Amino acid sequence: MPSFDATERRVDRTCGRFPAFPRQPALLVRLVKHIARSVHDAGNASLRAHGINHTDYNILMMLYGSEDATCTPSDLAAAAGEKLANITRVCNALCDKKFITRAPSHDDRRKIMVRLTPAGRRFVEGLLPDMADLLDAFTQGLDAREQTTLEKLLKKMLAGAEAVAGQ
Amino acid sequence: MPSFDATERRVDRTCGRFPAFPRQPALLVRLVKHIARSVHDAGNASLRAHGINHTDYNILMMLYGSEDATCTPSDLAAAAGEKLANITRVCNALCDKKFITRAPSHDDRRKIMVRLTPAGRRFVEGLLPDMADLLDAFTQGLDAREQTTLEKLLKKMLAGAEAVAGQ
DNA sequence: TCAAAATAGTACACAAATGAAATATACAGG
DNA sequence: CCTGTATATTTCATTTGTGTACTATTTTGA
Repeated sequence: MPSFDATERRVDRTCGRFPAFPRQPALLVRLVKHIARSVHDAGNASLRAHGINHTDYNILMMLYGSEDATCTPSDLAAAAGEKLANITRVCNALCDKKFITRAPSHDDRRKIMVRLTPAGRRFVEGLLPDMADLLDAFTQGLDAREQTTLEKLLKKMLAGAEAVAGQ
Repeated sequence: MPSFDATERRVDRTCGRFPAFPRQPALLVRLVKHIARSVHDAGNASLRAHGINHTDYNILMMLYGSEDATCTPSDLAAAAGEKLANITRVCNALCDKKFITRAPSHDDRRKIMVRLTPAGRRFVEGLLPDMADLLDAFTQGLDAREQTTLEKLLKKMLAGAEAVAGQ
Protein backbone atom coordinates (compact mmCIF):
# COMPACT_ATOMS: atom_id res chain seq x y z
CA MET A 1 0.00 0.00 0.00
CA PRO A 2 2.54 2.69 0.90
CA SER A 3 4.30 4.22 -2.07
CA PHE A 4 7.68 3.08 -0.80
CA ASP A 5 6.81 -0.52 -1.69
CA ALA A 6 7.69 0.14 -5.32
CA THR A 7 11.16 1.19 -4.22
CA GLU A 8 11.56 -1.69 -1.80
CA ARG A 9 10.64 -4.25 -4.43
CA ARG A 10 13.32 -2.85 -6.71
CA VAL A 11 15.95 -3.10 -4.01
CA ASP A 12 14.91 -6.70 -3.43
CA ARG A 13 15.23 -7.51 -7.11
CA THR A 14 18.63 -5.87 -7.16
CA CYS A 15 19.73 -8.13 -4.31
CA GLY A 16 18.42 -11.11 -6.24
CA ARG A 17 20.50 -10.16 -9.26
CA PHE A 18 23.57 -9.01 -7.34
CA PRO A 19 23.63 -10.76 -3.96
CA ALA A 20 26.47 -8.65 -2.52
CA PHE A 21 24.20 -5.60 -2.60
CA PRO A 22 23.35 -4.68 1.02
CA ARG A 23 19.59 -4.65 1.25
CA GLN A 24 19.02 -2.93 4.56
CA PRO A 25 21.51 -0.08 4.17
CA ALA A 26 20.09 0.58 0.72
CA LEU A 27 16.56 0.71 2.13
CA LEU A 28 17.62 3.09 4.90
CA VAL A 29 19.32 5.43 2.46
CA ARG A 30 16.32 5.44 0.15
CA LEU A 31 13.89 6.02 3.00
CA VAL A 32 15.92 8.99 4.15
CA LYS A 33 15.97 10.37 0.66
CA HIS A 34 12.23 10.00 0.18
CA ILE A 35 11.47 11.65 3.51
CA ALA A 36 13.84 14.53 2.82
CA ARG A 37 12.18 15.06 -0.50
CA SER A 38 8.62 15.01 0.86
CA VAL A 39 9.57 17.42 3.61
CA HIS A 40 11.30 19.73 1.16
CA ASP A 41 8.36 19.69 -1.24
CA ALA A 42 5.75 20.23 1.46
CA GLY A 43 7.86 23.07 2.86
CA ASN A 44 8.18 24.69 -0.54
CA ALA A 45 4.46 24.43 -1.18
CA SER A 46 3.60 25.95 2.16
CA LEU A 47 6.20 28.73 1.96
CA ARG A 48 5.50 29.79 -1.60
CA ALA A 49 2.67 32.07 -0.46
CA HIS A 50 5.23 33.90 1.69
CA GLY A 51 7.63 34.44 -1.20
CA ILE A 52 10.42 32.15 0.01
CA ASN A 53 11.40 28.52 -0.40
CA HIS A 54 12.46 25.81 2.02
CA THR A 55 16.17 26.58 1.70
CA ASP A 56 15.62 30.27 2.46
CA TYR A 57 13.53 29.24 5.46
CA ASN A 58 16.19 26.88 6.80
CA ILE A 59 18.81 29.56 6.60
CA LEU A 60 16.59 32.12 8.29
CA MET A 61 15.83 29.59 11.03
CA MET A 62 19.49 28.82 11.65
CA LEU A 63 20.11 32.56 11.99
CA TYR A 64 17.08 32.96 14.25
CA GLY A 65 18.54 30.25 16.47
CA SER A 66 22.02 31.78 16.57
CA GLU A 67 23.33 33.77 19.49
CA ASP A 68 22.47 37.41 18.82
CA ALA A 69 20.73 36.19 15.65
CA THR A 70 24.16 36.59 14.07
CA CYS A 71 26.70 34.24 12.56
CA THR A 72 29.07 33.71 9.64
CA PRO A 73 28.23 32.19 6.26
CA SER A 74 30.39 29.18 7.10
CA ASP A 75 28.44 28.53 10.27
CA LEU A 76 25.19 28.89 8.38
CA ALA A 77 26.40 26.43 5.77
CA ALA A 78 27.29 23.84 8.42
CA ALA A 79 24.12 24.34 10.44
CA ALA A 80 21.74 24.36 7.48
CA GLY A 81 23.52 21.63 5.53
CA GLU A 82 24.25 23.76 2.49
CA LYS A 83 27.31 24.52 0.43
CA LEU A 84 29.02 27.79 1.13
CA ALA A 85 28.57 29.02 -2.44
CA ASN A 86 24.85 28.46 -2.08
CA ILE A 87 24.76 30.44 1.17
CA THR A 88 26.22 33.39 -0.69
CA ARG A 89 23.50 33.24 -3.28
CA VAL A 90 20.65 32.84 -0.80
CA CYS A 91 22.00 35.57 1.46
CA ASN A 92 22.16 37.95 -1.49
CA ALA A 93 18.44 37.45 -1.96
CA LEU A 94 17.69 37.73 1.76
CA CYS A 95 19.70 40.96 1.85
CA ASP A 96 17.66 42.35 -1.03
CA LYS A 97 14.54 41.61 1.02
CA LYS A 98 16.05 43.38 4.05
CA PHE A 99 15.68 40.23 6.16
CA ILE A 100 19.41 40.13 6.93
CA THR A 101 22.45 42.40 6.87
CA ARG A 102 26.10 41.59 6.19
CA ALA A 103 29.07 43.28 7.80
CA PRO A 104 32.74 42.33 7.99
CA SER A 105 33.88 41.01 11.36
CA HIS A 106 36.30 43.21 13.25
CA ASP A 107 38.37 40.52 14.94
CA ASP A 108 38.89 38.64 11.65
CA ARG A 109 38.30 40.59 8.49
CA ARG A 110 38.02 37.47 6.38
CA LYS A 111 34.77 36.77 8.14
CA ILE A 112 31.36 38.23 7.41
CA MET A 113 28.79 38.61 10.16
CA VAL A 114 25.29 37.88 8.90
CA ARG A 115 22.55 39.25 11.14
CA LEU A 116 18.79 38.90 11.16
CA THR A 117 17.11 42.32 10.97
CA PRO A 118 14.04 43.18 13.09
CA ALA A 119 11.98 42.85 9.92
CA GLY A 120 13.57 39.45 9.33
CA ARG A 121 12.78 38.35 12.87
CA ARG A 122 9.15 39.43 12.51
CA PHE A 123 8.93 37.62 9.18
CA VAL A 124 10.27 34.39 10.70
CA GLU A 125 7.93 34.61 13.66
CA GLY A 126 5.02 35.06 11.29
CA LEU A 127 6.00 31.77 9.63
CA LEU A 128 6.56 29.75 12.78
CA PRO A 129 2.98 28.81 13.73
CA ASP A 130 2.35 27.23 10.33
CA MET A 131 5.76 25.61 10.20
CA ALA A 132 5.30 24.16 13.68
CA ASP A 133 2.07 22.56 12.50
CA LEU A 134 3.85 21.14 9.47
CA LEU A 135 6.60 19.63 11.62
CA ASP A 136 4.04 18.03 13.90
CA ALA A 137 2.23 16.61 10.90
CA PHE A 138 5.42 15.05 9.52
CA THR A 139 5.96 13.12 12.73
CA GLN A 140 2.34 12.47 13.64
CA GLY A 141 2.77 8.71 13.19
CA LEU A 142 5.44 8.48 15.90
CA ASP A 143 4.83 8.66 19.64
CA ALA A 144 7.28 10.45 21.96
CA ARG A 145 9.25 7.32 22.75
CA GLU A 146 9.60 6.41 19.09
CA GLN A 147 10.77 9.91 18.26
CA THR A 148 13.47 9.66 20.90
CA THR A 149 14.64 6.31 19.55
CA LEU A 150 14.57 7.60 16.00
CA GLU A 151 16.65 10.64 16.95
CA LYS A 152 19.27 8.41 18.56
CA LEU A 153 19.50 6.08 15.57
CA LEU A 154 19.57 8.89 13.02
CA LYS A 155 22.46 10.49 14.90
CA LYS A 156 24.40 7.27 14.55
CA MET A 157 23.60 7.10 10.87
CA LEU A 158 24.61 10.71 10.38
CA ALA A 159 27.96 10.02 12.03
CA GLY A 160 28.57 7.21 9.54
CA ALA A 161 27.47 9.26 6.55
CA GLU A 162 29.59 12.26 7.53
CA ALA A 163 32.60 10.06 8.14
CA VAL A 164 32.32 8.85 4.55
CA ALA A 165 31.62 12.28 3.11
CA GLY A 166 34.58 13.70 5.02
CA GLN A 167 32.71 16.02 7.43
CA MET B 1 31.74 16.92 19.07
CA PRO B 2 29.51 15.83 16.19
CA SER B 3 28.79 18.55 13.68
CA PHE B 4 25.06 18.27 14.26
CA ASP B 5 25.46 19.92 17.65
CA ALA B 6 25.59 23.33 16.01
CA THR B 7 22.20 22.64 14.46
CA GLU B 8 20.73 21.22 17.65
CA ARG B 9 21.77 24.23 19.69
CA ARG B 10 20.00 26.48 17.22
CA VAL B 11 16.81 24.47 17.45
CA ASP B 12 17.03 24.72 21.24
CA ARG B 13 17.46 28.49 21.10
CA THR B 14 14.51 28.68 18.73
CA CYS B 15 12.37 26.82 21.27
CA GLY B 16 13.57 29.22 23.95
CA ARG B 17 12.44 32.18 21.87
CA PHE B 18 9.29 30.61 20.51
CA PRO B 19 8.09 27.91 22.93
CA ALA B 20 5.42 26.48 20.61
CA PHE B 21 8.15 25.31 18.23
CA PRO B 22 8.28 21.49 18.36
CA ARG B 23 11.82 20.58 19.26
CA GLN B 24 11.89 16.89 18.51
CA PRO B 25 10.10 16.93 15.14
CA ALA B 26 12.40 19.76 14.09
CA LEU B 27 15.47 17.74 15.09
CA LEU B 28 14.22 14.68 13.22
CA VAL B 29 13.59 16.65 10.06
CA ARG B 30 17.01 18.30 10.22
CA LEU B 31 18.75 15.00 10.89
CA VAL B 32 17.09 13.47 7.86
CA LYS B 33 18.12 16.41 5.76
CA HIS B 34 21.73 16.28 6.87
CA ILE B 35 21.98 12.55 6.24
CA ALA B 36 20.38 12.86 2.80
CA ARG B 37 22.87 15.55 1.94
CA SER B 38 25.93 13.63 3.11
CA VAL B 39 24.81 10.56 1.21
CA HIS B 40 24.14 12.58 -1.92
CA ASP B 41 27.51 14.33 -1.75
CA ALA B 42 29.46 11.15 -1.04
CA GLY B 43 27.63 9.44 -3.90
CA ASN B 44 28.41 12.28 -6.28
CA ALA B 45 32.07 12.27 -5.31
CA SER B 46 32.38 8.55 -5.80
CA LEU B 47 30.44 8.46 -9.08
CA ARG B 48 32.15 11.42 -10.73
CA ALA B 49 34.98 9.21 -11.96
CA HIS B 50 32.37 7.14 -13.81
CA GLY B 51 30.86 10.17 -15.54
CA ILE B 52 27.48 10.15 -13.77
CA ASN B 53 26.00 11.73 -10.65
CA HIS B 54 23.93 10.35 -7.80
CA THR B 55 20.61 11.12 -9.48
CA ASP B 56 21.61 9.29 -12.65
CA TYR B 57 22.73 6.36 -10.50
CA ASN B 58 19.45 6.23 -8.59
CA ILE B 59 17.47 6.14 -11.78
CA LEU B 60 19.66 3.45 -13.30
CA MET B 61 19.30 1.43 -10.09
CA MET B 62 15.52 1.69 -10.09
CA LEU B 63 15.53 0.45 -13.67
CA TYR B 64 17.98 -2.33 -12.83
CA GLY B 65 15.58 -3.42 -10.09
CA SER B 66 12.51 -3.33 -12.32
CA GLU B 67 10.94 -6.41 -13.84
CA ASP B 68 12.59 -6.94 -17.22
CA ALA B 69 14.75 -3.91 -16.40
CA THR B 70 11.92 -1.92 -17.94
CA CYS B 71 9.42 0.59 -16.67
CA THR B 72 7.71 3.90 -17.40
CA PRO B 73 9.04 7.38 -16.59
CA SER B 74 6.23 7.81 -14.04
CA ASP B 75 7.25 4.64 -12.23
CA LEU B 76 10.87 5.77 -12.25
CA ALA B 77 9.87 9.12 -10.81
CA ALA B 78 7.93 7.50 -7.96
CA ALA B 79 10.59 4.89 -7.21
CA ALA B 80 13.55 7.26 -7.35
CA GLY B 81 11.78 10.17 -5.66
CA GLU B 82 12.19 12.59 -8.56
CA LYS B 83 9.85 14.85 -10.48
CA LEU B 84 8.62 13.57 -13.80
CA ALA B 85 10.10 16.52 -15.68
CA ASN B 86 13.50 15.69 -14.23
CA ILE B 87 13.19 12.07 -15.33
CA THR B 88 12.72 13.26 -18.89
CA ARG B 89 15.93 15.29 -18.72
CA VAL B 90 18.01 12.56 -17.06
CA CYS B 91 16.66 9.90 -19.44
CA ASN B 92 17.61 12.05 -22.41
CA ALA B 93 21.20 12.00 -21.16
CA LEU B 94 21.13 8.27 -20.39
CA CYS B 95 19.77 7.64 -23.89
CA ASP B 96 22.64 9.63 -25.38
CA LYS B 97 25.02 7.36 -23.48
CA LYS B 98 23.20 4.27 -24.79
CA PHE B 99 22.48 3.05 -21.26
CA ILE B 100 18.72 3.02 -21.85
CA THR B 101 16.24 2.96 -24.72
CA ARG B 102 12.74 4.44 -24.96
CA ALA B 103 9.83 2.95 -26.86
CA PRO B 104 6.11 3.64 -26.79
CA SER B 105 3.99 1.05 -24.99
CA HIS B 106 1.58 -0.94 -27.12
CA ASP B 107 -1.22 -1.41 -24.61
CA ASP B 108 -1.31 2.29 -23.71
CA ARG B 109 0.21 4.61 -26.21
CA ARG B 110 0.48 7.45 -23.73
CA LYS B 111 3.12 5.41 -21.95
CA ILE B 112 6.80 5.11 -22.74
CA MET B 113 8.74 2.00 -21.82
CA VAL B 114 12.25 2.79 -20.64
CA ARG B 115 14.62 -0.18 -20.78
CA LEU B 116 18.13 -0.74 -19.56
CA THR B 117 20.40 -1.82 -22.45
CA PRO B 118 22.99 -4.59 -22.05
CA ALA B 119 25.64 -1.86 -21.96
CA GLY B 120 23.65 -0.08 -19.27
CA ARG B 121 23.39 -3.26 -17.23
CA ARG B 122 27.14 -3.87 -17.48
CA PHE B 123 27.78 -0.27 -16.49
CA VAL B 124 25.56 -0.58 -13.40
CA GLU B 125 27.15 -3.86 -12.38
CA GLY B 126 30.56 -2.25 -12.65
CA LEU B 127 29.40 0.38 -10.17
CA LEU B 128 27.77 -1.95 -7.67
CA PRO B 129 30.79 -3.24 -5.72
CA ASP B 130 31.90 0.31 -4.85
CA MET B 131 28.38 1.47 -4.14
CA ALA B 132 27.76 -1.52 -1.88
CA ASP B 133 30.83 -0.54 0.13
CA LEU B 134 29.57 3.03 0.37
CA LEU B 135 26.18 1.90 1.63
CA ASP B 136 27.79 -0.31 4.27
CA ALA B 137 29.97 2.59 5.36
CA PHE B 138 26.96 4.88 5.78
CA THR B 139 25.35 2.47 8.20
CA GLN B 140 28.48 1.13 9.88
CA GLY B 141 27.49 2.65 13.22
CA LEU B 142 24.27 0.64 13.43
CA ASP B 143 23.98 -3.06 14.22
CA ALA B 144 21.43 -5.29 12.49
CA ARG B 145 18.81 -4.84 15.18
CA GLU B 146 19.17 -1.06 15.13
CA GLN B 147 18.88 -1.00 11.36
CA THR B 148 15.64 -2.96 11.57
CA THR B 149 14.23 -0.56 14.15
CA LEU B 150 15.36 2.44 12.14
CA GLU B 151 13.71 1.09 9.00
CA LYS B 152 10.42 0.64 10.84
CA LEU B 153 10.47 4.12 12.34
CA LEU B 154 11.51 5.79 9.08
CA LYS B 155 8.61 4.11 7.31
CA LYS B 156 6.24 5.66 9.83
CA MET B 157 7.84 9.04 9.35
CA LEU B 158 7.65 8.70 5.57
CA ALA B 159 3.94 7.94 5.83
CA GLY B 160 3.43 11.16 7.78
CA ALA B 161 5.54 13.23 5.42
CA GLU B 162 3.83 11.88 2.32
CA ALA B 163 0.41 12.44 3.83
CA VAL B 164 1.31 16.12 4.22
CA ALA B 165 2.94 16.43 0.82
CA GLY B 166 -0.11 14.79 -0.78
CA GLN B 167 1.59 11.53 -2.03
C1' DT C 1 -21.32 7.68 -28.71
C1' DC C 2 -19.15 11.36 -27.60
C1' DA C 3 -17.76 15.31 -24.82
C1' DA C 4 -15.44 16.10 -20.49
C1' DA C 5 -12.07 14.66 -17.35
C1' DA C 6 -8.08 12.09 -16.20
C1' DT C 7 -3.51 10.27 -17.26
C1' DA C 8 1.33 10.06 -19.43
C1' DG C 9 4.96 12.36 -21.09
C1' DT C 10 7.63 16.36 -23.00
C1' DA C 11 9.17 21.27 -23.80
C1' DC C 12 10.71 25.26 -22.17
C1' DA C 13 11.81 29.23 -19.47
C1' DC C 14 13.43 29.96 -15.23
C1' DA C 15 15.29 28.93 -10.46
C1' DA C 16 18.48 26.60 -7.52
C1' DA C 17 22.82 24.37 -6.64
C1' DT C 18 27.48 22.95 -7.63
C1' DG C 19 32.69 22.79 -8.62
C1' DA C 20 36.48 25.25 -9.42
C1' DA C 21 38.95 29.36 -9.63
C1' DA C 22 39.78 33.85 -7.71
C1' DT C 23 40.35 37.25 -3.88
C1' DA C 24 41.46 38.68 0.49
C1' DT C 25 42.92 38.13 5.14
C1' DA C 26 45.25 35.61 8.90
C1' DC C 27 48.74 32.67 10.72
C1' DA C 28 53.11 30.08 11.35
C1' DG C 29 58.00 29.00 10.72
C1' DG C 30 62.41 30.27 9.46
C1' DC D 1 59.90 40.52 8.66
C1' DC D 2 58.91 37.77 4.89
C1' DT D 3 57.09 33.78 2.53
C1' DG D 4 54.35 29.93 2.20
C1' DT D 5 50.10 27.91 3.79
C1' DA D 6 45.54 27.83 5.68
C1' DT D 7 40.98 29.96 6.18
C1' DA D 8 36.77 32.70 4.74
C1' DT D 9 34.07 34.24 1.22
C1' DT D 10 32.70 35.35 -3.44
C1' DT D 11 32.43 34.87 -8.53
C1' DC D 12 31.32 32.52 -12.49
C1' DA D 13 30.31 28.95 -15.82
C1' DT D 14 27.80 25.03 -15.85
C1' DT D 15 24.76 21.48 -14.27
C1' DT D 16 20.68 20.14 -12.08
C1' DG D 17 15.85 20.76 -10.89
C1' DT D 18 11.18 22.98 -10.95
C1' DG D 19 6.58 24.79 -12.39
C1' DT D 20 3.62 25.34 -15.98
C1' DA D 21 1.83 24.87 -20.24
C1' DC D 22 1.16 21.77 -24.01
C1' DT D 23 0.28 17.41 -26.84
C1' DA D 24 -1.52 13.04 -27.15
C1' DT D 25 -3.96 9.27 -25.58
C1' DT D 26 -7.35 6.80 -22.59
C1' DT D 27 -11.27 6.58 -19.49
C1' DT D 28 -15.67 7.96 -17.71
C1' DG D 29 -20.34 8.60 -17.60
C1' DA D 30 -24.53 10.89 -19.33
